[in-house]
Amino acid sequence: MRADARRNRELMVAAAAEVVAEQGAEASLEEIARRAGVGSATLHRHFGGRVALLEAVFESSIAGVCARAEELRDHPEPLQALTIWLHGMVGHIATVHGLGPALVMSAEHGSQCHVRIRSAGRLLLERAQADGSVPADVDISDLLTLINGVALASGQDADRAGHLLDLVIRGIAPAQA
Amino acid sequence: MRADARRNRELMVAAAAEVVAEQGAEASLEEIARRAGVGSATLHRHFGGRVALLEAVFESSIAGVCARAEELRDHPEPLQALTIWLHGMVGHIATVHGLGPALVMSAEHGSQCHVRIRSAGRLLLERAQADGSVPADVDISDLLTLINGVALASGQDADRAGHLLDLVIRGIAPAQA
DNA sequence: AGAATAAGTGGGGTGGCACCCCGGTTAACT
DNA sequence: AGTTAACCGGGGTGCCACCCCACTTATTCT
Repeated sequence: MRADARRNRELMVAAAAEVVAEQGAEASLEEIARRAGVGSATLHRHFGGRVALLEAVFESSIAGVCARAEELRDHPEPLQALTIWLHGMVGHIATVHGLGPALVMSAEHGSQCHVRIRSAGRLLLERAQADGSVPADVDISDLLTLINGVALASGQDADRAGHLLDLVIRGIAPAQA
Repeated sequence: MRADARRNRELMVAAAAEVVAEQGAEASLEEIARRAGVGSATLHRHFGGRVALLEAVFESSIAGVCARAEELRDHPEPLQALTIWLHGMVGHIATVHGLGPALVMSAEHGSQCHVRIRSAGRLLLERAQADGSVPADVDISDLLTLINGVALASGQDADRAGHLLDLVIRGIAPAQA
């Protein structure tokens, strides 16, 4: 990959992050190209479609989430560690609001960044399961899909998302199995 | 309202339901108008924008859901009644797939149909709470937003949506309060 | 260093979309 | 039957995603 191409790619991802944060995931790709200072053709050549671009944006913002999972590995309370991490995830998704819908789709295509999040989260989930706090039949994919849904349905309201997540963790009808 | 206007309105809602079921909520409004056999201007005059049209579609498909809530009023097991109804809701949302995102927005605008669903569901929820099956701090709005999120995140996969709903009802970490 | 080459670029074109204007049409009422 | 006001849809505008192709530029080889 040529140096200028890489530089342009980074400009575009940065511009996309900026515009998406302002206008949501439906923002005009031309506007993004304009703000990155490149032609729209360049953007379309680098990223086949909108989804690929959004994935790149998301990917560039994931490092922190994965690092946080790493830190929480050694938390004395596995369930609490998982809970904290899930809250962080929901908050993160709400922060990059609007990316959500596109990412549900990309999850089905097994995108790279989802694999990374999944393995980061699996660690915490399995610790909580070994501990007996979480039933063994809970799957990391289900969990991630669920928090995605929570973040999605809450729009940009991070507090509401956090509250709904608490509900999900505790359960609507916790007394029953 | 003139007879022809009403007739056209019904044609458009029917066409919209059809096209949305096929292509999702992002379907072309012109395609909908085309299939309804009216000009696109007519569609735009009747429904200011896409959301209003989708609301009309959703509204026309709600009667069944509300009726079901009415039936379940007298179910001997309040929690089971609520659970059955929620599953029905998720299935219904999955059926009219793609309407979801638009309806999250319209919920914020307090649309008519949401009010109706809310009051239908509140009945079942309150019965389950009086029974002690569901904690008192669970809110009907939270519940509906949550199942909306579940349906949203599951895409068109109704089985997956049902599974995730079970998880939500039971809770990720049911042992803890 | 300079030439050859392959990768990268963006102006401009195409087709489709949401949304609107306005002259013709038609239902409803007298 | 005649009047009126509501309704209709062809066609226009401006924006968008996406693509083609002649031009530019980094890289490589001698």
